[in-house]
Amino acid sequence: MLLSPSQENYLKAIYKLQEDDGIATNQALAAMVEATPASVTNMLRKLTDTGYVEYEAYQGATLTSEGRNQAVALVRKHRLWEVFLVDKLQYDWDAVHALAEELEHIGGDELINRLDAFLGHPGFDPHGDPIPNAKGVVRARQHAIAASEASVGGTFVVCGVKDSSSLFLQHLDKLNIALGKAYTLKECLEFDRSAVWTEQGGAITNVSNEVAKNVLIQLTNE
Amino acid sequence: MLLSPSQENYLKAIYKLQEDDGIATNQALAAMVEATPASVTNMLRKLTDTGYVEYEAYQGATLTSEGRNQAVALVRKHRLWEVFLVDKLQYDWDAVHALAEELEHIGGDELINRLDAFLGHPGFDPHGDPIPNAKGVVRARQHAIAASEASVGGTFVVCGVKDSSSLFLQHLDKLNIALGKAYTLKECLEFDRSAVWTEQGGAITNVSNEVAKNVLIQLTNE
DNA sequence: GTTTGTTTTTAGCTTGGGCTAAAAAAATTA
DNA sequence: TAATTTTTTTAGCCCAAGCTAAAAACAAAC
Repeated sequence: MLLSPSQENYLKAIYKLQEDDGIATNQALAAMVEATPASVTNMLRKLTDTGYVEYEAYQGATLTSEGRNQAVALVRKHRLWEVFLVDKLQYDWDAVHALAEELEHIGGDELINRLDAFLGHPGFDPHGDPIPNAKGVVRARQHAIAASEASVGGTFVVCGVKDSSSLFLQHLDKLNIALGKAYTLKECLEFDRSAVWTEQGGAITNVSNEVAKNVLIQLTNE
Repeated sequence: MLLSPSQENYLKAIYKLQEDDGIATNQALAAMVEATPASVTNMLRKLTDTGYVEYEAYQGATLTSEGRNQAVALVRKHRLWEVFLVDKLQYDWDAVHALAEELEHIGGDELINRLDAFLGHPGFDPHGDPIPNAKGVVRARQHAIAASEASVGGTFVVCGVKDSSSLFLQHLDKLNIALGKAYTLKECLEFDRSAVWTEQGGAITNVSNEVAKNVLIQLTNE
């Protein structure tokens, strides 16, 4: 069975909602694929008939294993294209999402596996999200937590973002925060829960709680 | 005005037919875009309304200058993606057409110009066809002729193909004929107009007239 | 200069993926 | 529990791009 780009987008959306919220409601899906709830009901019916989705009226949607395979393959394609755009075509990390969204619908396994090899089998995309391998295995990020969970005095490395909207990423650029950078959490201000991070070199960055909640880090020993 | 993939395919088809035959008839278009003549009439109307095509009933279609710009941009995208697939992803030259056909509809000038730079601004695609530059200028191949036009004793370099179907390209592979290779035309057999080509090293290739007609060459002095 | 054959167009239908507005079901609050 | 609000579904519509079958225009042949 062959899926249209639109159908693929629905599968991806259900997958993400299942991962994040455990459940994919009609309304949340509608927001994610930018359609009306009525259109979503329509499409869920179709995807149920073709065996990618399990769905009963009013109960929300779940992917079948075939649906999940498709969704993971799409995530893989999306993230590999993002790596290509940033590493090879020198795009900024905040500018690749929309293009990858288009590219992910092109071609099949052959193309994406060749791209994977060309890129050197990267493990993570430019936002730090893990790239599923050719068999669809997603190796979860090891002990990543939100930066807002760190404790004063702790040291950590930035390894990802929760929000990968262009707005947020550009904000991180302005703060000079990037993947792989190491910081110490110097203090956390009671008043607005904002934090003070310092780099090895001594540079100081003031980070609002809103930002810290959306930055993923790995704690380091010392 | 934004064009759908389908509309882009029509523009490209009209462009090719105009180049090759001077005129784009309804029937020829139908064959090229793989639709019925009725569907073509439909679409020509739409493209006329949006200003990409000039068309009067029964008279065939011509591109407006805007239509031509779009078509050339598509050819540029197509050929650059072919270079990418062959040079970077190691695809064989007979396997890239369909993928490039999909990729050419993605993104805009920004993407394709970055791809162009990444590939080192190639002048020709894997089949020897010239790649229009960012301004839409197509630099025609210099004095290329069909191999069937060469005269006995002449030397030449293979620089392109007329037929870039997978079938023909695989046949050339089997004959060990590739772009850039140099030959001398040793003789031309009266009986079936087949030719005997020799390489520097002395290797001999027997080339049918059917093949020679579809191979483009540049004559060399000596 | 009719007749015959080919090409193009018209008319009307289909399918995918949207939409709105109203009805029905579920969830929440009083 | 009853009333209200929210969510989802149904019903019916739209548009793009295709299709078939029949009509019209053009081209060719007698």
